[in-house]
Amino acid sequence: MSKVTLIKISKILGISKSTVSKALNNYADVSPVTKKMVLNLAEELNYKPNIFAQNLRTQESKIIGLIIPEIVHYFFSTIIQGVTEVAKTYGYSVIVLQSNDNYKSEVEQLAFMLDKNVDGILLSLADDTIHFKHVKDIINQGVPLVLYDRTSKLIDCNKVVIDDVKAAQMATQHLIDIGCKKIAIIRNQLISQGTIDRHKGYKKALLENGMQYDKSLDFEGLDFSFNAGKIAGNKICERHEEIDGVFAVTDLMAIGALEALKECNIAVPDQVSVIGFSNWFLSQITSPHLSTVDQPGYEIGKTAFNVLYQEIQNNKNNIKQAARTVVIPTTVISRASTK
Amino acid sequence: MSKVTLIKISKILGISKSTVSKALNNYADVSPVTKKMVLNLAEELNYKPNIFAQNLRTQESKIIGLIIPEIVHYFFSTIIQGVTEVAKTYGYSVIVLQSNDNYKSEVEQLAFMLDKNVDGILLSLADDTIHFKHVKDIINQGVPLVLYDRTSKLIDCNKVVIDDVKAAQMATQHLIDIGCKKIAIIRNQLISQGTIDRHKGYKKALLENGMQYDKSLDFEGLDFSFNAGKIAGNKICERHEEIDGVFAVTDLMAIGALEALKECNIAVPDQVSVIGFSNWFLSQITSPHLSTVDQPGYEIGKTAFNVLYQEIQNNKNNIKQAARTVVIPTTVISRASTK
DNA sequence: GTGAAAGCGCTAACAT
DNA sequence: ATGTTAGCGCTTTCAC
Repeated sequence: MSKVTLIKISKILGISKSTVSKALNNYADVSPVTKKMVLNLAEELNYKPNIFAQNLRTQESKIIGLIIPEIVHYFFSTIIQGVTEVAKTYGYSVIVLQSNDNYKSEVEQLAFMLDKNVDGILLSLADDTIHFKHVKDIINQGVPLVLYDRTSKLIDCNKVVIDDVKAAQMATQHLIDIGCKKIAIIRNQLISQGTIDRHKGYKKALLENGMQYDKSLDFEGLDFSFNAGKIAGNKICERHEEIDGVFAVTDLMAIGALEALKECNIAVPDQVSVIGFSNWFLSQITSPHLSTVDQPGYEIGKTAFNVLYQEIQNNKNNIKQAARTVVIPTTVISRASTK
Repeated sequence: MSKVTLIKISKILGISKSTVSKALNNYADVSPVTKKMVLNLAEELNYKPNIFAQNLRTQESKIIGLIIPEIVHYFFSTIIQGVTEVAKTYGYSVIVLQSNDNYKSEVEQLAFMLDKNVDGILLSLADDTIHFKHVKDIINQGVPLVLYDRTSKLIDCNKVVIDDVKAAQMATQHLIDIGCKKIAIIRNQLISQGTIDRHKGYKKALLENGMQYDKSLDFEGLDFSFNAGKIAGNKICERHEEIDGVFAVTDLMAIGALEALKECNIAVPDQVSVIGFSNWFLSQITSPHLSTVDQPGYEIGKTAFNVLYQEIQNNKNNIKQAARTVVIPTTVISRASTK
């Protein structure tokens, strides 16, 4: 099974290896006859170009790096899927690394990828990343980089995001539309931009509908876990006679609230309507099924790759383009927990 | 920002590039003085070897391919995490591709990876893969390959698995230990080896405890979804006076059954105990929390990489070793749904 | 339309 | 202990 190389083909055919290379790579200055000859033999011998040699020659790896806060996570795994699927259609493969939502780890993973000579990077910032020198350095080095989902205004580059304010506003509007008069919000602390924006969207919806923002309806948990949602849910139980709607900033919190309400024998949605955020797989199997906002990870991943791919091409051709931010639309999914 | 290469360092230092290379790669035949000199300058100039050149020279990519039936899947994503984490500690990166549990796609993804010159492959067979020529060809080609989770006796290679029979037996035994006398099984059709084995384990536990296998307690669904579990659960409701234990071959089915029982106002675990299989994240947030069998994906992934790494080393050193199968232990997780 | 030749940056066998 | 040299297999400029 000796390797089939350009030289081998050229020797068999009695022509030079450069002509073979040109024939294989669709160069214009090769006679149709030679071209056909080469293509046929290559096919017959099952010639595969040696990627290592190609990489060295072109200084391209056809690999991109994807840094994700958590791999074991419904939303993020749909992003991984979206990215890898489109990437493959362009002949790119994807190296996935997890930052664990940790700045130090993010820096380390980025360095690892650069050492691997990836052609570009897709990055969702770790929660605790507040300095951006490491990212800016990479951009200044000329490595194509696109931020997705968790981005920062302080970094000037291409981005792919959703509009959290609008999405949360729509979720709250949905509760208003079905007749809720007193709507609570369950959220984690106002630290991450996502939570801040969803909180804004909630308030915006209230105001635009002539409703007051009431601090006593604003339930803050320690994180966005099931338990935090349940704790908030229990507080809501105590005031269930006023509260008739709940918007939770994550599905997990919403499900925690759902459980608390169930344990207090408060009927959802008859007494209280509940809507979550993200459309995790989970939300389809709660009882009642959870209304939520679809956060389309697959689409985000696909688009992020496409934007990065464009940037890689521009880079190769020395085209400079201003950074743009692509906003992926979200939709409210109405299920049995709201009515 | 001109690239720092071996030549550059060698010129600055007035020595040959091979000496520089040797110093950098810890060869024995370099004087300590030269070595220190080289190392210092390399550090200072922030020298990074050009991976493309290294790859071409060594014909190694330091990349492995991971083929997984589904990316958006709790269990499988823990495997991805396990693999990528250990791989990185060895300087390897991981390309993840999804087979969609589809034979044709599996063949295609494998081809893509081989074209990318991965150093080894981790493969979990698609459900509908019944011919193994594509896998055997790769093995015969000398490419290190390890099967994990979904394997086949017809392929002679290293494997990393769990013991489904034993795991299911332990789950059933758990129900018996807590006093269940009539234990139903909820499962999908006996097609995939996993289901077949879990079914076996269920029966084995019954027999070893002097209990009869009763066909009427054997509920077969069309797949292993939430809905299939719910349908089976509804049938169990009709016979809840006899049945006091349920073993579902997946957590999703168990959760479906849980919901059916709840809707029929049958108390879990007081009237019926329910145990699932896999220990998905889900199982921690059902009410009541679901007892289950922990299927340690992270461990499986870690071990699969280690076995593959060993195989890659052996391959390099022309060491032949007989194929082995590593069995990762599973444990019963007792939660509120059984008592 | 074809071919010769240079060279991407590295490693390793061999010579000194 | 150090240096020389020969590639790894490919792409691409330049000459013919």
